Amino acid sequence: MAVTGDETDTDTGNSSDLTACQLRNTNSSLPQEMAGASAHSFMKTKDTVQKRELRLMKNREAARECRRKKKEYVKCLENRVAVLENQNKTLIEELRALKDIYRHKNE
DNA sequence: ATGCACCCGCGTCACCTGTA
DNA sequence: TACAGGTGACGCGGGTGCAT
Repeated sequence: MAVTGDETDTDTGNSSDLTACQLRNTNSSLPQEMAGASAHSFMKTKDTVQKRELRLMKNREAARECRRKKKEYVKCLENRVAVLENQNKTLIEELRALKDIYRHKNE
């Protein structure tokens, strides 16, 4: 919530344009940056951009892993459904056979 | 060949939850 | 309480099958 707000304030909306592209630009225009703004604020910006990129990279991988796990989970469920359907079929046949036996006994 | 609907995987954002 | 990781939701681009 507030936590993510802190991240997302810098991540989304206004600063969503601060991507690798901008990092590249700042790198190429280092001398002007130094002259214009303080070295401290420049480093801060650079650090912010790097942090964002790191977070995006981690989240990218997390999403990939999450999807992989989800697919695996769904496959597991489908297998289980198949097994249970087979069991059900077997039990229905067994029940039918037992009913037959019972009927013949009483005839 | 082309337009279209559908599916799939991806990247990103926003949010939630567990942990130090 | 700040932070990291997991995940649902969304939009996008590419692939595929199908009708025209």
